[in-house]
Order: sequence, then structure tokens, then C-alpha cells
Amino acid sequence: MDWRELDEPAEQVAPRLLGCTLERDLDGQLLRARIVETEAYMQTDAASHSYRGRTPRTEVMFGPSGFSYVYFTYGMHYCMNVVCGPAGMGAAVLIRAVEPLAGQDVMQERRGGRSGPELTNGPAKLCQALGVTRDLSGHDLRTGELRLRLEPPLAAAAVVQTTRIGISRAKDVPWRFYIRDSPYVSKL
DNA sequence: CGGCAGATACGCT
DNA sequence: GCGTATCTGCCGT
Repeated sequence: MDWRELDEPAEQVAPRLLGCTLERDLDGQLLRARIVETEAYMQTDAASHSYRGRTPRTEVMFGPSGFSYVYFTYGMHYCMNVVCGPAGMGAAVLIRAVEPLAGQDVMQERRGGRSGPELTNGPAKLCQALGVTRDLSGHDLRTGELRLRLEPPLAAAAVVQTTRIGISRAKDVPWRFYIRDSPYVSKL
């Protein structure tokens, strides 16, 4: 596991995180999930929270890579990012969808009884399933109650690159990546 | 299954 | 004040 890979620009880290796993310790249970969809956000990017410079909320995006950036939006949802490089730049990768690997029963409970892809096929859905809130923003993903495990990179042929979703600016930038044919992708 | 409205609070202008 | 890196339920096809 070489965490220096996260120092690369977000558009490079985003596809790299596909196939990697998230581990979450919650109420004595271990939850595991495989990342199947990501989006890159760079400081020079009008759609990024870091675009207009440092603020208390986005400070963590400008810090070292390998930490989480969790934000609250639409008055009720959390979304989680993996902070990446280059060092000193406000860049991060949004985790848009994951595939449950362990602890599906807990996730189902947390998701109001839903099952299958509805557990985690969206950035706010996966945060609800995994119990990720703003308390975990700025958390070191190498250790503690929420961890990222780097797995070997996927073959390029298994990765689809396209435009991002749910934004109003820089809509044409192709920085959304997902695993081809994964049923857990938020939207094709 | 696709489109639309409503929920609801926070950060930034 | 206003817009939001969203989700859900409800409607129609």
C-alpha cells in the first residue's frame, strides 16, 4: 500500500480508487465496501468547493492527502471525499458509489430497510449506509474507525470515463469514473 | 422507468 | 438571501 499515490492530481487518483475498499467500524461491527464510482475535483475547477480558496469548511481539502473531506448538503445529506494532491492544492475525489462486501445487514437497517444497489448507489446513500457524518471530516484514512485500503489498479478496459453528475458548472469536464457493468453505479 | 417537486440547513455572497 | 458534488415519493407513460 503506497499512500504516495494519493499525492497525484485528483483526475489521476479518481480512477485509481476504483476497486479499492472502505472499512468502517460502527457499533462493534465491521462494514466493508468496494468503491465503484468516483469523481475528481480540482482547485482550478469551477465545480469544486475549493475553487474560491480556503474556508473553514474546505480547509481539509488543502491539507495532506489520505484524509477524508465530508460535507453536508441540501440540508440533510453527507458526502465523502478522499483528499489528494498535489500538495497544497485543494483537491479531492468524491466517492459516488460503493458495492457492499460485509455488514449488509447493518447497512440495510441504516437505509430504512432498502436492499441491493439501493443500499449504496449514491454519494449520500453510502454515507448513510456506512454512518459517515461530518464528525469524520479531516480523519486520517490510514487508521481509526474509517479506513481506505488501496488495492491493485483495475485494467483500463474495466473503467469508464465520462462527465460528472449533479453540478451546474464545468459540466463538460470528463472527471467521473466508474467500473463498467457494475450494478452499484449511481447512474449510467 | 423518466420527470418533477419538496424537504431542509448550511456556507458563502 | 440564494444556491447546493442529493434523495425520495408521486405522478405519468
